[in-house]
Amino acid sequence: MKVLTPKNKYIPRAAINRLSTYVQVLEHFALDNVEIISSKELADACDVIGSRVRKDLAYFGEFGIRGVGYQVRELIYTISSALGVDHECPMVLIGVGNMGKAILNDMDFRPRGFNIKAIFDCDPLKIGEVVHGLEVHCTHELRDISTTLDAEIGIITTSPERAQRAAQHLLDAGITSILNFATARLKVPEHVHVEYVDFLHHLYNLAVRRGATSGQ
Amino acid sequence: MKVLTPKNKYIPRAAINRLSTYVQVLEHFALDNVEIISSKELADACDVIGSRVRKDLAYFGEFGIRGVGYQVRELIYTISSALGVDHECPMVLIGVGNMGKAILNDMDFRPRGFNIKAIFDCDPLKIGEVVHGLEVHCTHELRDISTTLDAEIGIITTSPERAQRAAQHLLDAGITSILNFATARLKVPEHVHVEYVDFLHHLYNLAVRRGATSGQ
DNA sequence: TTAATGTTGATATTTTTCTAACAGAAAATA
DNA sequence: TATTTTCTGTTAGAAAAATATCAACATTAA
Repeated sequence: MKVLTPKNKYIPRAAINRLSTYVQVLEHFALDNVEIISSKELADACDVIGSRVRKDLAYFGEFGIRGVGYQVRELIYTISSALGVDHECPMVLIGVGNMGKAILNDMDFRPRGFNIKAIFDCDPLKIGEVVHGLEVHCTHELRDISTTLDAEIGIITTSPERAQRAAQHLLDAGITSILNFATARLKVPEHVHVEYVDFLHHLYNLAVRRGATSGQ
Repeated sequence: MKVLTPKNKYIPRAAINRLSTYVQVLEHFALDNVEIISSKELADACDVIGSRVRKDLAYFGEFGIRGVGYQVRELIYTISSALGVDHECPMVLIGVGNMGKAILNDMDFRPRGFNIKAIFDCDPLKIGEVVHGLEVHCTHELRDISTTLDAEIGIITTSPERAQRAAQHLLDAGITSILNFATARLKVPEHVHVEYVDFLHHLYNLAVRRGATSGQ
């Protein structure tokens, strides 16, 4: 699965991750009323090097000013629209447990273009409950509701055992982009894109490097 | 920051992520009483190719049997100890909000060697509360408690505004490995290793690929 | 015992990603 | 106005990672 730029170049996945970080950091600068930023300043704040920032931005075109830098607000908008997240992207969530609630309450994706529009659970005790202003629906309603909402992304926050069934509900509703928080691999058709959120990756990386040769 | 193998080779970060996935999947096979597994079977379950699995394992040595495959239980143990997660790794958590509670309740890292031993918050209303069998302590106690516990990793689940202060508490306690869930970059000394958990990376990747040229 | 099959470990090849260097444009300075 | 400084965009080469290939070995069946 590859992504083409306007220039018909491929965008590396690593670059997309960094661009996401750039936006996050740029938004902080914008809040501090910084209007212009150089590639080096942005790079330092993101723990990368200047030429990397410039190269990442160059995938999409030129929008810096030589000798000056980049306009912060404009850059946020340019990156967002280049990545196709300039319009609102409706999402649905399955599994209103601790993790689901944490995401609903703590993570406000809306300013970045992502919005959870409906939530589902298979537990009859939870159905009808209201979490963060959204009523919990039965998973069997997912198909109809998410079609109406034009949902583009499905978030799975069920137990590992229930994850595959949740994925099936999303597939039935025609959703082909899945963000999976459950610690289970999903079996899905070729054209479906699953992103696995795995905190253990991070813990392993920390553990491995503890005491390891810190080669700069 | 690089990691050396017993053979004095570097282990790529991407390989460590995959190894973590291998362990997760192997544990599922072990639960199903599968004793022997081939690189291809493991690869298929992890959405990679066989030679990739073999190469990743080869960073540490040989422990497969030609013409046969790998012993599941042994492989889990070998990978874990190769990555240095064969002993228990004590952790502390700062910020007992929704996300903190979700991690405490839903994510049982213990079977994989990671254990949250103490939890902290700066909100006086939360101090004393018991979450998942752990009493919430004041952040000012962090230094003493985590020294006693020999904590190796600190998890930050505060608001973005509080994240830097939380990091400082961890640094004061001598903790140099940080897992940061807050959407803020941390300013830390060179030798400190921070892993940023950013769900937006995943959402961006989903969004970018939506409708993109699915170039096989 | 021998041949056929399946699978590892190692090496070779290709592809992708990163980085340092530099030409060129805008601003600042003299 | 000319010159210097600062910063971008681009390129070329290096480094890293992914993939393909193949000899060596274990197992099974004839």
